[in-house]
Amino acid sequence: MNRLIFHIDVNSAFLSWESVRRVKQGLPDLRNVPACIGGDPRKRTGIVVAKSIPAKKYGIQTGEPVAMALRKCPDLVIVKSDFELYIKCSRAFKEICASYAPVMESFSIDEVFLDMTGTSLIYPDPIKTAHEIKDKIRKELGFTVNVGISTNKLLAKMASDFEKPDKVHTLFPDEIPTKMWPLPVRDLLFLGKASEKKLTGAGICTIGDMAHAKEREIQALLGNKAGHQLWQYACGIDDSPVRAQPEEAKGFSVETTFNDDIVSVEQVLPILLEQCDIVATRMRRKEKKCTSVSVTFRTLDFRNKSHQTTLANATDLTDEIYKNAKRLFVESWKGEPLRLIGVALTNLKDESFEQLSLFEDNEKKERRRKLDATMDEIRRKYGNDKIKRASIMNSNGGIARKARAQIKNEDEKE
DNA sequence: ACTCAAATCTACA
DNA sequence: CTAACGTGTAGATTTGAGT
Repeated sequence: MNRLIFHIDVNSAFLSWESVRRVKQGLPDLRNVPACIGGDPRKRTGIVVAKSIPAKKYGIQTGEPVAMALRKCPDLVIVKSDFELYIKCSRAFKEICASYAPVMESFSIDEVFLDMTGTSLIYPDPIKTAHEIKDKIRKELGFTVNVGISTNKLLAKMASDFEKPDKVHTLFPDEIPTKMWPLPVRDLLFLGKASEKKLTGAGICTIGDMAHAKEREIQALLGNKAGHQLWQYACGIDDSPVRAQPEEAKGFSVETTFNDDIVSVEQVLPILLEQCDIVATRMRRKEKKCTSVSVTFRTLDFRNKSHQTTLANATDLTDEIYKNAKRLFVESWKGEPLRLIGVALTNLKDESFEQLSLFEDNEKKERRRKLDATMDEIRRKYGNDKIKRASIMNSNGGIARKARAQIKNEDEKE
């Protein structure tokens, strides 16, 4: 039996949401002028995160440095991002979407899939229903969305990417040859720059070229797994279900680009400690422990280095994570100036599962007491005085604030 | 030759 | 003229050490 899937995508999400706030305050609508959400062009962390349609007409692209965008359009309005606002708008958007569908999957902050299969008695006309959802969002929340309609997630998502803004598109299987196959391979979901280069190098330029090629040829170019998946996508095949429950996180990571190069260990250690504290706190909130710690850094030539270690026992202690992160960093850093440093925790274990097994084993019980003692020691030493620690470390004052905002957001979800 | 872990690469919003 | 370039997460692929 055919499924019926909607994909709903907020048009220029961050910029639209910022515009809604401004319009409410009687300020000009950023959507009608060349504008973007982006960083400070004088700092090196400034890239374009979202852009208005007029900005797009100047050739400004998401991900490019703000300084470059300014050269393309000197009048470009640049607004810094505000995640607290985005979370609120996202929540309101998803609430409306969810009210229409038996099953909704949150795909990102501004995208959802709805599984509308079996709703034909309530919603006999899918296109009309899509317009209804889109118009309700525009009327109640003040921003526009695109809705893509098809029989699977891939096709629905491709459809929502057609002409913007404020549009409903279908991409049913019989429309694939006319609507999807003429598109460049790069437009296919999960097909990025590296794969594009390999395909066009072999003369495969459109999605239709891919679909008409032998699956084996695509696999030879892109690897077995990716080749299989992307060839199926090119043919419009995707059996993945719309999942209401988000997958459990497989890791937690944090990384920070600095305005000034890092050139000494003394500069690194407080940053590393704060980053360990941030990721460990996030992990503890999800009641997880990790058995793998890794540090990453980026040199001025944009080359990344990472170094990781496996722990004998899973941990969620900031101090233990920090000790490992510090060792990993010292082991791998040769002293080259750095622009970015990051910490990641992976190979997560369930905290509750771990605790159960601990109770059954005397030796482990002993160890657990020691862990608790260590934790108390850490609490005594550092307390919950995040602000004090933040001030030690953080010349730009940004890391801790962002982390607190994120934790707050996670709280609101629950 | 196999396997596990580590390191690197790719992709996406 | 070129180069410019954030953050968080996931998964695949490649590399390397040990057996």
